[in-house]
Amino acid sequence: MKTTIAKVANPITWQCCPPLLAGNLTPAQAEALAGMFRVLGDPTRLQLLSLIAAQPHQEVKACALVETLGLSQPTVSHHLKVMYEAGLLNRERRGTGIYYRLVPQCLTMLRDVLTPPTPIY
Amino acid sequence: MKTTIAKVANPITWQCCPPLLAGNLTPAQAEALAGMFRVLGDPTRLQLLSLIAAQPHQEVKACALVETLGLSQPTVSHHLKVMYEAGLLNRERRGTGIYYRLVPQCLTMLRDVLTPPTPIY
DNA sequence: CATCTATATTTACAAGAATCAATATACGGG
DNA sequence: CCCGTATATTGATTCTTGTAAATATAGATG
Repeated sequence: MKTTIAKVANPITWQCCPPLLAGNLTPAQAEALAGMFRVLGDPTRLQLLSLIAAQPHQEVKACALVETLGLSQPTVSHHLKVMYEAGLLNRERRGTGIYYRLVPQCLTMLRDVLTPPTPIY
Repeated sequence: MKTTIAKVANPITWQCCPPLLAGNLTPAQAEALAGMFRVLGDPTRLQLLSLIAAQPHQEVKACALVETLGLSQPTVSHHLKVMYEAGLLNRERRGTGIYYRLVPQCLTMLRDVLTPPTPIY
């Protein structure tokens, strides 16, 4: 099987407003949202995310991350994959390297989820 | 040992700005932050949080939560404890019941963590 | 095509966590 | 003081996940 670089991410969307703090969270939504938070719930992934976010174009070549943290290459690759499949990171191949980039909309969505609903008068 | 209802929560604080997206995340900070997100990374806890947040005073008697979700009482108690010890919920005993209340500052802090740093000119 | 570098995948394993049954504790009422 | 209700804790089980060694794949270069 050919390695598929392009792959559909997994964006979470709502009809109207983020339902977490509004009390109408369905089990399916809870599962999807929990999946996103679980991705952030690992210190190694947070450090990777932090390093990527701090780069000039919020983009890092994968091997640079392996060198920076003291972890094995498969471990770093695994975590990058987890964040990629969660929609938190983009990938792009340039030459022999693969560059990971932050997806800011994903963080925005999570921030919205944690925001109390504004009552409408 | 007497059951201690009053207990110090576990607030995460920063000297200046939330370091996640600023690139200066220490391993200890990564571990602490990941712990918070891990608490949110469970669908049952998100549903509990959602139910509590939707109440009039963002407060619920524990037994009400057991009835609402289809889970056993020990399981609900376990999840409430996890969120309480993370600083996400407050507890208060009134009569024979224990009431859990949302700690909005905790969610605010997490939102701040997910907010990109504002460059200062 | 051979080889080197960069990244991903497979496999295995140890540690952690979610769940529940059983039990314990705490409080209020009679 | 005993009992019923409400909540917490303990113990056991099962499922998940983070990690790395070994291996595979992909691209560039000579």
